[in-house]
Amino acid sequence: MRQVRHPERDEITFIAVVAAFSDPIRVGLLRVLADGRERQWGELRAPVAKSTLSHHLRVLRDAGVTRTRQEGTRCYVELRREDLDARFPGLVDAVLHGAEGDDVGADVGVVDNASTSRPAG
Amino acid sequence: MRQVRHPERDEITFIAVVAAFSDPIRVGLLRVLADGRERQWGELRAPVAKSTLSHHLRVLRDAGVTRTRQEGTRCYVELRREDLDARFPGLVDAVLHGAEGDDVGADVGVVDNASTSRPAG
DNA sequence: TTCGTCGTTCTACGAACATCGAACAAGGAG
DNA sequence: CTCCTTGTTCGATGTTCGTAGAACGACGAA
Repeated sequence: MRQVRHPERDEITFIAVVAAFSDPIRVGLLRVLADGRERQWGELRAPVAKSTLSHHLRVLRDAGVTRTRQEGTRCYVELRREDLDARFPGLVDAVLHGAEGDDVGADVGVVDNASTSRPAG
Repeated sequence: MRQVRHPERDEITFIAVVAAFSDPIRVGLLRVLADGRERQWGELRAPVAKSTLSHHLRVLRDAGVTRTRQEGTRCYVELRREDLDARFPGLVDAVLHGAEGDDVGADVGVVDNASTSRPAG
């Protein structure tokens, strides 16, 4: 939890973003978040331990790819699509397309249980 | 020298390409090759030892980013632009744009000495 | 043949990374 | 308060990566 630091838009570096996209798990997370919806940590499913998932989410956050918001004990994560598109036009789209074609990060997803998601709020 | 293996277009994987682009030196090489011209190894300038440069060129080749051709004792490298664009539309463009904005790999270049280049041949 | 040029490969090493389990911290429920 | 849930952090481990130097191999020139 604690204080999380997000880089400003101008502080987002190309290399950090690309490096963040060079891991299948993180690309999978990107794909999950690509619809623009905010996701809760517990909603995410990936074939790694929770500490590892936390690590990947941190890498994405530190790179400026995602934004993390805390609400009580839960934390929500969303894609910083606008910042990324402004900084590196077309990059996220190209990555999403490429990842989709290769089915990268297919083992990452969200719980399909509707009741687990926030009930319309 | 020896036999060098290039992945077929279909064998090029997204993760390998993105991983190849996560290093400043390799991005610099990409930028140098982005004009579509074939470059000779000795033409390239990068702030690393030649064995390291060879390593980076190998990573790019193995990822399917570049194609290497040998002619006598010299070897020429060029970007596999068509294959990459076919496989991952917009990715190379986005990377080039992003890298340019961040000035990634600016310390990589080619010799500016015209006489060192092949004399019109 | 001998020598020099060009690029690869081998070997090594430190740094960074992905991974996990366990401990920890913060908040909510009882 | 205590207990449970949620997510972070720490410590450890094995792997990969970037880097360099040295040896090697292929070719061209003399």
